[in-house]
Amino acid sequence: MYSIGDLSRRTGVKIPTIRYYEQMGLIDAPERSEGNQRRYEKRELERLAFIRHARDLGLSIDAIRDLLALSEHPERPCGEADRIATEHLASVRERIARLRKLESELERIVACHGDHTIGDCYVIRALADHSMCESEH
Amino acid sequence: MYSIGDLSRRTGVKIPTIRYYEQMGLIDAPERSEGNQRRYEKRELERLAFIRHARDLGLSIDAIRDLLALSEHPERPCGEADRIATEHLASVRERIARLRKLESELERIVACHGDHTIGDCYVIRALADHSMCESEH
DNA sequence: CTAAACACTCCAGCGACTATAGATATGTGG
DNA sequence: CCACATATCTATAGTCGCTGGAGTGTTTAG
Repeated sequence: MYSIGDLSRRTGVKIPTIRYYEQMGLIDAPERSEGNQRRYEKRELERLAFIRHARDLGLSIDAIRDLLALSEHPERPCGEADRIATEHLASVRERIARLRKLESELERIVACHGDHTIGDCYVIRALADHSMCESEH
Repeated sequence: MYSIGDLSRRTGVKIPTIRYYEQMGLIDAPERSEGNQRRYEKRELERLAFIRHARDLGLSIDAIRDLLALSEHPERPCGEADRIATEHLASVRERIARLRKLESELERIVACHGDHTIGDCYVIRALADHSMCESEH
C-alpha cells in the first residue's frame, strides 16, 4: 500500500498531477484510508510509470488513454498501438523539421553580435521585414 | 485606414488574436470609428507583421514586448536585442536535441509493425518498462 | 500525546490563443 | 433610402497539461 506521496516519489509524478490524472480518467480512483486518503497498490504504481513514460515521450493524454485501454486487451492485435506511436513519431519529426528552419533563421538573425545600435540592428530589421527570410514560414 | 478584418487578412493574424495582443499591450488601442470599431493605420499594420513574424519564430509574448520597446529607441545599443535572440536560439537548439532523443526512442518502439497482439507488442512493453530505453529522459 | 509531515478538496492561474453568444455597425444592391 | 448581408463589438468560457495556494483534516515518529 502506497500513499500518494510514495507514488509520487517512486514515479517522479507530482502529487497534484496524480490527482489530475485520476480526474482525467487515466487512473482509477483508488481505495481510501479511514481518514479518506488515497491508498495505492503496485498495479497503480506500474500504470502511473507507464503514463509518465508516455508523457515524457510527448504523447497526449488522449493517446495515452487509448494505449492504456489497449493494454487491457492483450489478446487483440496491436495495429492500433502501432498506429498511435507511428503517428506520434511523424509529428515529432515534423516538429524537428520546423525547429531546424527556425534555428537557421535565428542563426542568421543573431549574427548581429550586439556591437551597434538598435537603428541598424539586424535582429530588429529581420523581424520587421519578412522578405529577409531564407525560407517562407 | 484598416478595419480589424483588413489587418487580419493582410497579416494572417486572426481577429480575436489581434484583440488579444491589444489586451496584452503588444499593440496600442487604436482609434475607433463613430460606431466604436477599431481603425488602424499603416504603422500598426507593420507592428503587427513584426509580432507575427516573431511569433512564427517562436518568441514569447514577453520577449516580443521587449523587442518592440527596444525598437522604439533606435539610438541605443542593440546588445539587448541580440541577447533575446541568442537566448531564444539556445532554447530552440535544446528543444531540437530533446526531440531528436524522442525520435530515436520512438523509432525503436515503432519497429513492432503491428503484426501481432497487444500481449507481446513492443509499443506497449516499451512504455511499461523504462529500462528498455537507450538513454534516460 | 504532541508536533511534524502529510493529504484532503476546491479553486485559480499559466501561455497563447480560440470560440461562443448576443448585440451593434457598416457597406452594398435595388 | 432601405433592407440585408457581412463585419465587428464586448464579455466570457474553453483549450492543454499541469501547478500552486488556502484552509482543513489525518497519519506517524518520538
